[in-house]
Amino acid sequence: MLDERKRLVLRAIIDSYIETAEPVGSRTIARKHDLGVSPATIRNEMADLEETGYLEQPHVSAGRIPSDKGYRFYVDALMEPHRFSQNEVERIEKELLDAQLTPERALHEAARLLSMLTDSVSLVLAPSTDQLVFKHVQLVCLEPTGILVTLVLHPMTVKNRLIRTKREYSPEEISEISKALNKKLKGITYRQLSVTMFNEIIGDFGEIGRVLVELVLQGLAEEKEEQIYATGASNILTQPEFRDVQRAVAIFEALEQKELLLKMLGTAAKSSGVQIVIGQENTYSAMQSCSVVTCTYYVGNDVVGTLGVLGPTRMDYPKVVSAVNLVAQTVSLLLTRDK
Amino acid sequence: MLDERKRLVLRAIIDSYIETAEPVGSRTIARKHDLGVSPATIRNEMADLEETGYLEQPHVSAGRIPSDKGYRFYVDALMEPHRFSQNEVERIEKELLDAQLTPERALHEAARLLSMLTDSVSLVLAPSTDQLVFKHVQLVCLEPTGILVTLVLHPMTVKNRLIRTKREYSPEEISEISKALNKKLKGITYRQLSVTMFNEIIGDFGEIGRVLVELVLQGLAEEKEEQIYATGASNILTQPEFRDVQRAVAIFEALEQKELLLKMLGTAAKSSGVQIVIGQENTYSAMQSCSVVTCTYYVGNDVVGTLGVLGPTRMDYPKVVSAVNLVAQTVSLLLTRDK
DNA sequence: GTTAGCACTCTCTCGTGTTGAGTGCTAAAA
DNA sequence: TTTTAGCACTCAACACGAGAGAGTGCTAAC
Repeated sequence: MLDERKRLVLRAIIDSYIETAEPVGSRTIARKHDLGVSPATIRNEMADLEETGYLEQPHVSAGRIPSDKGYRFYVDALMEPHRFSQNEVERIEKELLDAQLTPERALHEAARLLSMLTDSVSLVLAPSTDQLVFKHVQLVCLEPTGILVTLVLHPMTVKNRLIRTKREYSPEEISEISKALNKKLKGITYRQLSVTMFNEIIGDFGEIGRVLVELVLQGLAEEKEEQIYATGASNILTQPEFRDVQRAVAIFEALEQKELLLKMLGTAAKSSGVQIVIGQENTYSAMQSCSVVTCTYYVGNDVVGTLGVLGPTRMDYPKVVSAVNLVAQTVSLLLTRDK
Repeated sequence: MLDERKRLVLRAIIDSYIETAEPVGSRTIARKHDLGVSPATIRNEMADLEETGYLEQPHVSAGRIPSDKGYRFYVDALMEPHRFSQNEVERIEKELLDAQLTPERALHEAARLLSMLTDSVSLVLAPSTDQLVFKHVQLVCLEPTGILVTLVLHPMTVKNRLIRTKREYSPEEISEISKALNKKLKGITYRQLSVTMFNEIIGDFGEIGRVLVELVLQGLAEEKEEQIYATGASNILTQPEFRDVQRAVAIFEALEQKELLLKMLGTAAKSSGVQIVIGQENTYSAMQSCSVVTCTYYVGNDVVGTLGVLGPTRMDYPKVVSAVNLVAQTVSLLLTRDK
């Protein structure tokens, strides 16, 4: 592995590059960090680091910039975690916990905070439907052919739909169906709904059953798109790496493709804790000039969603990681408390 | 007013500038449009049009570009409406009307379509809460201290909230309260809710009443933000006027300020039909390099919302106006049909 | 192993022409 | 009186070249 001095040099270069976005030369390092050696020595180290793939050189008479491999080593072994001041932590917690927010609003607020803290785009994947547990099903007869269906799911989700039926139903009938449905569905998850169950429902409840099944299936497919969003996109335009508009457009377009974001955060949801995906490590080519830092959040002990940040590979990893972690923890606390 | 030839020249210049985004010279006009006069004559006309404020000259040896006043005259008196092909109209109607979409999804879909048709940012202001009429209020007791409140409002809105009460309520009690509330609220609008009514509710229903009032008030303030959104922001980056990133950032930031958008579309909602706001006519300085084309949409005969497009002042007004109008009509049809 | 010195490379900036599009003006033609 | 051809003039945009400056790699001495 890298010896102590190489690590120091690499870290100094990455710290400096993160700060200035300019290629870093040997003199700068010698001047700013007191390594006790001359620029020439540092040059030798830098040449080695380039040889082994941790650094790159835009052109022969420029300084070095970190490669993806360099950043990877940095986040795994070199960086020192950023400590938010007591003040900042309190402010964040206050903004999220104090206000009387609905869960959806809280997630939006978290996104706003995260994007503000990191000057990057924040991504939030709201609790995914298929892990939700049916808690209560309620049919209310508003008119003879107009029925309001309310699904209460755990955690913290309520879905409604107004449906129109062909034949008329009496309030008593509806109330019966409501009870029977409740018995059938209570306690199972969206994901556990099977074809057999759908058929049973259609068999048992006729027209209403069919509409209901459609509703549920549709809900599964449709609402996925709505449960992910990106906030603070304008931030990336202020980053020097996106001075070239073409690149920015590519990112913006990617951000509007919900399915892509969904997959990206979806995979992150499988492992817990803070995940970092750097540049080319990302499967999606549009994102390969960016890094993504994500963290899962919880209701009680269940992972229900993911939130994170998208920024240039030259992002302030220590700060971003801390911010993502802090916000995820606070959101978990909030959601669990209100459960 | 302007004589016939001046109008022809002005129109030719604006058409050309909309297409190419380049200042238009007298030769170009003479060549492309057969006005039967020489460039020199056109030059004289152009000088007059500049004098009277319809045109501007970026610098002395460049062609002319339209001023805001020029665009205003163009949209009011010169442009010929764009006709979408039968095919296009059918496709749009199909995408919106055929699919089994919830109203919210339909509005999102409309936004996507609009942004695609116009290569601009589309804005959608969803039905504003305070005009909604209470249709049904439903309280369901999920646990002794956990009550699900469902408000069904006309048109096409359902709101839910899970509330926790300090003391326990029996299902019968809840059912009573539910009935009494329904009697009280049915048929009135959010806007008609008065302080007296709030006090009555708190008096009649104690703790639940208070929570309910909080809920309604909070709902009014909170959900405003959620009922407006912008789609297709990446489109503006492809416009040559935003080659300069600074300008683009200003627009992006404005687009993230929901309140600003809300006010902007809110004023447009007061008049019916297609509204056009050009450049400096806009009250909000961040938007003064843009034009906004909006149209109200309906449920039955009631204006319930506004949708539109934001783009550079050099937008293709004939096409944008037609697109906004078409989509607004189709959305109205859709919402009215499903009412 | 470290470092000073030096030749070398390459980007960036600045000034200088040069080109070309487009104008306004004048005087002649219609 | 209106239109037009002709012409001088202006100015952005582009290309070119010189020079500065930052930074490197190599070599030889410490």
